[in-house]
Amino acid sequence: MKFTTKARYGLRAAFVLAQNWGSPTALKDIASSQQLAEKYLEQLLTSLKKAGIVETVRGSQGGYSLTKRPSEITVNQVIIALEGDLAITDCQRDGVACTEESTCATKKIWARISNAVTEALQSVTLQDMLDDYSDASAQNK
Amino acid sequence: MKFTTKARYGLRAAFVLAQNWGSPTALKDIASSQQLAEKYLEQLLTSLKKAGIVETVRGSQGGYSLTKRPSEITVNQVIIALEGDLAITDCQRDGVACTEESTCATKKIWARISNAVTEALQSVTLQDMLDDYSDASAQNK
DNA sequence: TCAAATCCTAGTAAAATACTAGTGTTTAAA
DNA sequence: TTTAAACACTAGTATTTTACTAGGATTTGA
Repeated sequence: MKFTTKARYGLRAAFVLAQNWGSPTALKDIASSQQLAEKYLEQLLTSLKKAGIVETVRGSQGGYSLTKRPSEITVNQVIIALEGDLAITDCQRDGVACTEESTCATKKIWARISNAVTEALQSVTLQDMLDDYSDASAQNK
Repeated sequence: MKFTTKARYGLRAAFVLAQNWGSPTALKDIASSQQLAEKYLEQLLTSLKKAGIVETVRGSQGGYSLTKRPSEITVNQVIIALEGDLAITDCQRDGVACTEESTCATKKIWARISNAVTEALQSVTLQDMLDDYSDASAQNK
């Protein structure tokens, strides 16, 4: 089980926007600071925009910015926007009733895991990440 | 983020072995009770065997059985055997040092999530699943 | 006007996943 | 000792997902 590059790159992009909170950041600047392909990153940011996490200014001097303060955006929101909900089994996501008995025995487990992951993701905001980062930077001085 | 069918099918197979604890169960019986392709399931069971979770008896009247009591086998063990460790980011798995600053800012988050998932998986044994299942069955009576 | 930027749609290469196929080996039971 | 049931092992392959790439359209500040 792992997250895809969508989640990894997208979260890094969101982190950059959090760092630049207050003014829009151009795609190419995000891409170059993270060494990612612009066109791919663009699609990820589009997902974040659709989810209402990011807003854009078009045209010259435009760019991407967060719609809310970093403290109001959880990692969970970012990742769901990029990868969809993390329903772990089909049976859970579809809401389809299990006809198979022992499938149902495993169902509870998946729900338990799913909750644990969601809780972990919800407990961290972009602001927390900024704080972590500045602490770490300070230590290296 | 989701688990693959390997994890889902494999856990269901392990659950069946837990139900039949004490005597080996033939592949075809597991496959038919779970409606899975025999040849595919065979490969999953081979993974479980390599991990020491399952042992086999070859030849006529043979089959697969758990090497330990259901209470001694965690869901985590089963899933790791099937999908490998669930290190969530490459950077974590490879142990490669991050040269990119903001990557490191996200690193902590991934570790946190990874721990949450592992804890959730470790907290459930096959015996717990059996108990859940018999409780649920009792309720339907 | 024009250049810098996002927007939108489509295609595509690579990797992972989920199988299928076939043959070989072991062993209990007839 | 034959036979059939069962696991062991290797290889191939179809499907799906992922991770991009390509190219043009639209918007807008200077």
